[in-house]
Amino acid sequence: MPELPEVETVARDLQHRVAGATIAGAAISWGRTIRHPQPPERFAAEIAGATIQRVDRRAKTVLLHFEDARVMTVALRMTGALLVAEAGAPADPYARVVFDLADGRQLRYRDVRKFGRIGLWPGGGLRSVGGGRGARSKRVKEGTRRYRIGEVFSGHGPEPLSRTFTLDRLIQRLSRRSAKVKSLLLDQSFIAGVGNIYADEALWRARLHPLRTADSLDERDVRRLHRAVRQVLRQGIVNRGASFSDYVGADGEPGANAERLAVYRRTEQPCYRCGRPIRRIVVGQRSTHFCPRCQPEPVASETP
DNA sequence: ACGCCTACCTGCTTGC
DNA sequence: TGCAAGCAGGTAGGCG
Repeated sequence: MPELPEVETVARDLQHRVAGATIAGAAISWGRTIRHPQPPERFAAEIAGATIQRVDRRAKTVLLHFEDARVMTVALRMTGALLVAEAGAPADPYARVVFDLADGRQLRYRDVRKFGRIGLWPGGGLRSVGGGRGARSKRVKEGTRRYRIGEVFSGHGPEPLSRTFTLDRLIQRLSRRSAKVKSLLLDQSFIAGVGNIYADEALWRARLHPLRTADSLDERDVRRLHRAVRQVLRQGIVNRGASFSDYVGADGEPGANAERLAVYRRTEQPCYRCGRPIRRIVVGQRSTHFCPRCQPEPVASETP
């Protein structure tokens, strides 16, 4: 579910609503939500008293930074949501972890399908990501304190909206891979944060067939792809994400981006560029949507 | 490296 | 109407 734009929206909402708040305690109703290294009981004990300093995002994970430098990671997976409930709000049967805030509100982790995971990490234990595989530890300045981000993310690829995601680097990395371009966009160790919706949208925008292999793309193809990935993600953020059934921001409101998608879940509907019906195929077990005219089928040399 | 499968879960939609 | 199959935004682990 939530991909980069949706997770970014949640993080920004939470930054406004809960930065500065103190967690008084936590009630966990689905223990497997709490991931290694903490057993759920220890997690609840250790989180009590923590004050949220800042909320942001890495890949598809929400990061809550506490004042003592510890970091709570919330991976929403398919149906996870972080919601702020006012004091006295009715209980939510799908809330798997409820954080009571000292001011009487609750921060609720809701997750119908129970795929999401929450972790609590020491500030110094997180190592950087700066650049995908083999990334070196990178010192990050955070207020007056320096600490390292991201052991959890050491296997992740670059953030597509960051300056480090350059065209040259993308050309280099794609040229060494023979996988289908759609599968690579979904591979978090290749690019962080792109999921099934935005992969299809980016390929449509770049006029690339999802079955093209990475090493068949020429420089102009990659240039279009690079721009397209960034554009669809930025548009998603501007519209506060795409909602189908589950996704909502921390304010509980759905995003507006679903209506602006060009291909995702538009099977048989006309392409906005050429009018041909959008087609659906399965690539790497994932449902994939594209325009058969705008995204021409790969020729023999471009296919596995 | 890569593809393919199975798991993890629940709820909604579709087709007979 | 009822019921089963199919579908869903994600990812980890195993096998070949």
